[in-house]
Amino acid sequence: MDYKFREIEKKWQKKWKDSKIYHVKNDSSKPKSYVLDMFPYPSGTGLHVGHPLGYIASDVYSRYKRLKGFNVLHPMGFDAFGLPAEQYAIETGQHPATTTDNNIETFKKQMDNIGFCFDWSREVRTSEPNYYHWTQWIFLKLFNSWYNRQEKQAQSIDTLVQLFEKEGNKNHECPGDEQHKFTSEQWKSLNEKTQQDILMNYRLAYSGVGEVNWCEALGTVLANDEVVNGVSERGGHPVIKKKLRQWYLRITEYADRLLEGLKSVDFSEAMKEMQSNWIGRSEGVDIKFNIKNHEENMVVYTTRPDTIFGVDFMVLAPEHELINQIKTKEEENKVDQYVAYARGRSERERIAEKKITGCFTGSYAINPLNGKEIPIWISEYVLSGYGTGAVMAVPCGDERDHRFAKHFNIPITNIIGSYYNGEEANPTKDATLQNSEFLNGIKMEDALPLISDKIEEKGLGQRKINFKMRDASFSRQRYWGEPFPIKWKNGNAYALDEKDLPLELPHVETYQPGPEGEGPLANISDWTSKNLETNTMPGYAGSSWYFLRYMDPHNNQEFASKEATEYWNQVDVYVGGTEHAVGHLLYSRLWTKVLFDLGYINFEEPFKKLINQGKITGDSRLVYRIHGTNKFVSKGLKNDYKTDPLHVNVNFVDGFELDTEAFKSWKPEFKDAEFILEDGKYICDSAIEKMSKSLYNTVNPDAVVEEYGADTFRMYEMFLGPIEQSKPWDTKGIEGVSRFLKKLWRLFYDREEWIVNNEKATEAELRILHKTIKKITEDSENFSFNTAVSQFMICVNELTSLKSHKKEILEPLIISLTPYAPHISEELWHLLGHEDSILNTDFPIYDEKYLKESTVTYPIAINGKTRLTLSFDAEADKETIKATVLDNEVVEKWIEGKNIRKFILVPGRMINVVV
RNA sequence: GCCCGGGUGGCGGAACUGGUAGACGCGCUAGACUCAAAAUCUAGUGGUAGCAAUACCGUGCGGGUUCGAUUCCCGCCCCGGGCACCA
Repeated sequence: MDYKFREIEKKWQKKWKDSKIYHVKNDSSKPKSYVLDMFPYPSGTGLHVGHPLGYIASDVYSRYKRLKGFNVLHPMGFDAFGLPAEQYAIETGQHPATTTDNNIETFKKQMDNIGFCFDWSREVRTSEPNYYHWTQWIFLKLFNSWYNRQEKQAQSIDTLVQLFEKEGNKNHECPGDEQHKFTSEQWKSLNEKTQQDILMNYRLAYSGVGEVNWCEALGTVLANDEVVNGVSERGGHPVIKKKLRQWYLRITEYADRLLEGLKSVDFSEAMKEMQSNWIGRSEGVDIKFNIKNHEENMVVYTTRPDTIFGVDFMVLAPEHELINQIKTKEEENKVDQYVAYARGRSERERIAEKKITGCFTGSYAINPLNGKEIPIWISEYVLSGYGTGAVMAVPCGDERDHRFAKHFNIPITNIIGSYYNGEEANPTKDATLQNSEFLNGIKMEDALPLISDKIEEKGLGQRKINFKMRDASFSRQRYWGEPFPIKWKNGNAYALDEKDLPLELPHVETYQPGPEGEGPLANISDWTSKNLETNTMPGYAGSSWYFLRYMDPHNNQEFASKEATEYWNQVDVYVGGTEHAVGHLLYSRLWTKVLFDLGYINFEEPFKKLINQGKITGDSRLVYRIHGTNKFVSKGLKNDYKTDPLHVNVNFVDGFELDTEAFKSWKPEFKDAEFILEDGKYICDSAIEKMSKSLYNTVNPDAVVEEYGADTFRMYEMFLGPIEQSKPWDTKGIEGVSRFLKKLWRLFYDREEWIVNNEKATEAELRILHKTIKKITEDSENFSFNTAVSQFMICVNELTSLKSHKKEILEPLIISLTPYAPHISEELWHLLGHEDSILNTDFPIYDEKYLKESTVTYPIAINGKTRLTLSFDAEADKETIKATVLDNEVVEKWIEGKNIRKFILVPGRMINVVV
C-alpha cells in the first residue's frame, strides 16, 4: 500500500477536530506549559511559505511538550484591527469587519491545512466587542492610575488624590510638569477643572497636546516605532511633526523597570540590545550655567562633565523657551529667521540632509567652574525633547560639536592633548586631561566621578539619569480601532462607567476624516452629541494583552479570572519575528507590569522565553527586457544590450529556464514578446530577496501541501536550517523529506503487505533507536529542529538497511516523530492496533545502556603533552585493549601496570594522566 | 559612524565544555531494474597528485596560544540585522 498522504491527512484533521482533542482545560494534575505564537494581522494576501515557519516550530514544541506530560496551552487568534482593512474600505466601500472576517477565514483554512494543534475554542479577535470590552477596561485602569516613584509601582489615582489632600505634591513631583508644586491647602482650594488638569499630568494613560508624528497620507498620527527614517513604516509616506491633542501612555515612568526586567527573561542578546537601545538609559549631570547680563540661567545635560573645561560654546534647541529672553537686539532678526526655518523643517529633512545650520544668540553663558564666557548658539542638531534641550559643546571630544565649531569658525580648546589631532573629535575617556585646571593630569574616566561630586557639592547641578524613550502616542484618527471609553466635559476627560463597557464601535457611512482632521467617528452626530472621544486606539492596543485573554477567553466578568492567570502564568515560549522588538513586545511588557502593580495578575514579565524565527526569503527570477522594446534576452547575452530587469513569476521558471509560452500568456503586454535564446533556452537571472507578492517570488503553502503533504511540508520547513536564521526557500530540496516519509512508510508496508512483526529487537536496532530518541529529546527541547529531522533520516536509513520491521522499534520511533509529522504518525499508530490517539501517549524515554559508544577513546597526556589516544571496544574485555603510539617506550611503560597489551592510535578527547 | 549576529564543499547546513571537519539533505556522476522514462535501489562525491594504497592542502585573510584550533586571543576584510544627530 502506498503512502496516501492526502487521504491520511484529511482523515486525521477531521477526526482531531471532531474529537476536540486540542481543547485544553484550565486545570490539570500535569505541569503547565504555555506556547504562544505572535498572532497575525489577517491581511488580504493570505499566507506564503515564509509565514508558517514560526507556527510550525511552536506546533512541534507544543506537541512535544504534550507528549512529555505537560498540559499545553497553544492558542491562536487575530490582530484584527488595523490600517490596511480601513484603507481597503476607503477604496472599495466594503466594511472592514467584512473584509477582516473573510481574510480570517482564509488564514484559518490555510493553517488547518498544515495540521496545527491550536485550541480554536480559545480563538480571540481583537475587533470583537467581547474582546475589546477588556482592552477598554485595561485602558481605564491605565487612565485611573499613576506611577508612585517612591514605591516604584502603579497605584490607583485615588491614592494620589488622598496624598494631595494630605500633603500636596511635595513628595511626588509631577511627571508631566516637574516644576509645578502645590500644598495641601492649595490643592483643596482648586476648582474641579484645575484639579483634573493636574491629575492628567500623573495618569498612566493621559491626554495632552504635543508634537506628534503626523502622516498626511494615512491621515493619522503614528507612534515613534511606527516611523522609520522619517517615513511611515506602513506605506513609506512622509511624516511631519504636528501639534495635536493626543492620548499617550506614560511608558517613560517604567523605563528603568523595563530595562531591569530584561535581566530576568530569556530573549536573544540582540533583542535585549534593541530594547535597551530604545529605552536609551544614560547617566549624566544637569549643570546650571549663568548667563551674562541676564537673570535667567540655562541648564544643560551632559554625560561628560569631565570635559567641562573644554566647553567652547553652548547650543539651545530651536524650540527652547530661553531664546526669546536672551537674544540680543543685534542678532534678533537672524535668530527669528533661524527659528522659523528650523520649525518649518520636517524630521525627514533634518535626517536626510544632515546640514550644519545654526545661529548665534548674541548672549554668553558663564562657565561655573572657571568663569569663562561662552557664546550661546541655536541649532537644530540639539533636540528639544531630550535632556534639557540645551547642551554644552566640547568640540575636541564630540563629533557634532566639532563639525559645528569648524563650520562657524569657533575656536577649539584642546583638553586631551595628542588624543586630538585637530581634524576630528575624539570621544575617548582614556586621555589625561589638560587645560582643565584642577583636573589636569587626571585620566578622564577617573575625573568623571570627581567633577560630578564637585558640581553637586557646590550646588551647580546634580546627577541625572535620562532616557531616550518617549511616552507612547496612543490615539489614531481612524475608524477601525477600539473606541476610547472616555467622555469629555468642560475640556476634561472622564472615564465611562465600567458597566457601560464595551463601548461599541458604531457603524459609519464614510471612512473619511472628521471636519477638523479627527477620526471618522467625528462625523457621527449621535457619537459627538454624547461628547465621546472621537479618536480610536492604535493597532498595538489589542495586542498588548491578548496572551492573557487566551487563558480565559469566554469570561464576561473579567479580562481573565485570577485562577486562570495564576494557573497559566507567564508564556513559557513566545515565537515571533524581531520586527516587534520595540513596539508590541515593549508595550506588552508595560501592560503586564501595570496589571501586576495593580494586583490583577501575579507575574511581571509576560514572556519567559522568546524565539525569533528567521525569515524565509524568496528565490526570485528575473528576465531582461531590451530597453524600449518587447524583446527579452537570455541572461548570458544581456551584456550585449541595454536592458531593464523585470521580476517574473517563479512558477513560470523551471530551475532557471523560462517557460516562454507561460510567460507570454501571463500579462497582455507580454503577448507578443520575443526572446533571444542561448542554446535554445531562455535562462533567467536570480536573486535572493524578501518573499513578497510584488516580486512574484511567493510560494503558497497550500500548493506545497497539495503536492507533498502537510507532514512533508512541516518537516521540510524545520529541516531548512536553524529556526532563528533567515534562509531561502528552495522547492527542490523538499524531495529529500518526501523520500524520507515514503521510506518510513515502507518500514511498515512492503508493496501491499503489512510487514511489521513482533520479533525481539537486536542490539544494533535498539542502539539506533535509543540514540535517536535521545537526540530528538534534546533537539526538541532546544529548538534544534533541523538536526532533529536529520536524525530521523539517519534512523530510518539504518533501519531500512537492517531490514528492521519490528514493532518494538517502530512504535517508539513514530511516537517521537509525532510532533514533526503528526498525520503519518497517527495513521501508523492506529495501523499498529491502537484505539486511542497517539497524541495521548507518552514520549519514549531512552535507555543509557544502549548509548555506549562501541569504541571508547581516551586521549592521554603524558607529562603534560599528548602522546597518544587509547581506543578500545566497549564490549570487548579490558584485557584486549589496543593502541599504537608515537613514543613507544613511555607509553609501554605506562601501559605495563595497567594490564593493557596492544593499542591503536586515534585522535580523541584529552584526559590528563600523571605517569 | 556605533552596537549585535555571521563567514565551513556546487547549494541549504552539521560538528558536545578545544579532540577523526563537512553529519543529514539537495545537486551531480556511475551502475542495477526497465523497450524507454518515472519511481526505487546500490556505489561515489572538499581540492590537488596517483591505477592504487596513500600524500599534501583545506572552515574569510594575517598573526598568536596549544601536543592539537571551525572552536580561544589580537589585528584586518566581507556579508546580514539593528540604531543613528539622544549631548
